[in-house]
Amino acid sequence: MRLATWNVNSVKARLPRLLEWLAETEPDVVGLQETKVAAGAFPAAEIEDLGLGYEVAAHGEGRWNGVALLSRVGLERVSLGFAGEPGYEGEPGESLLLDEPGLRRPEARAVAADCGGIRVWSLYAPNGRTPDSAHYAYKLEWYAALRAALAAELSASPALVACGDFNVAPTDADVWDPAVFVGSTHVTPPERQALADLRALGLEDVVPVPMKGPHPFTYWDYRAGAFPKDMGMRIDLVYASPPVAGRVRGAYVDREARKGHAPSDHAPVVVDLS
DNA sequence: ATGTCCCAGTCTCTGGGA
Repeated sequence: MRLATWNVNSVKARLPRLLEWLAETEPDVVGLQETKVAAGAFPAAEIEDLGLGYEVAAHGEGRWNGVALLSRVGLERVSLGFAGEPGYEGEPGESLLLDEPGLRRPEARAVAADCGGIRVWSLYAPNGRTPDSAHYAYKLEWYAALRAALAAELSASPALVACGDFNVAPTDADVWDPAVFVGSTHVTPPERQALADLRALGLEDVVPVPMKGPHPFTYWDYRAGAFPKDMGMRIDLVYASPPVAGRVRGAYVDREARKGHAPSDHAPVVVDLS
């Protein structure tokens, strides 16, 4: 079985690249993030029409966020979001278009389903913006709720994969220059502790092999020629429970998908299981 | 080089988010 996770940065803008990549790579299960499309407008028909056998589950709200699962090994017990998932309350005075403060509904950041005997989660963690922002506090709250939800799921579904854009680099080796990130999100001790708390549930970080160079980075900013200079980060992760981690036969970052015309700023992570 | 890309709305530009 081949699993993959990919932050596509708009599934509509990326559709030609996504269809091409699916046909070339033939993953059995794919978690997508930052689809940036309402669930009803997700291009499910285009993916199904590839003839590769994909079923689609999409969770989206429109302009921001959005996650999806594609599977050709079954797609059962689909769940959108998770119990206790917080919504973003905003900074004091920040204009938000949704409900009143205190009634904020969760954003589209999680979708899960049973795929070929594995409980698969596609996750898009909040960015956090800056460590002193309300968005950073929201990020940590979201992680705490996610940990509780995954703990509950693991007792019922011991074969589980939580993959996606975690918006945290687990170690200093996972950013191109730790000095540049001092004082920034994605590397702070509380964010890294949030990942450690997930691993403490028994989840294993399936570290992929880079296609080129020493670093298995998965994200490179569009700006400043970051990709050709390999100024990247490893923030797209695959966390696997022991029954799945024991089946891992290989994992790689598909940096070819970051090249060429109109790429996402993230590369897919591909994991092969026995 | 703060050097890019994507989205919706204010709609052939702008502002927000990443």
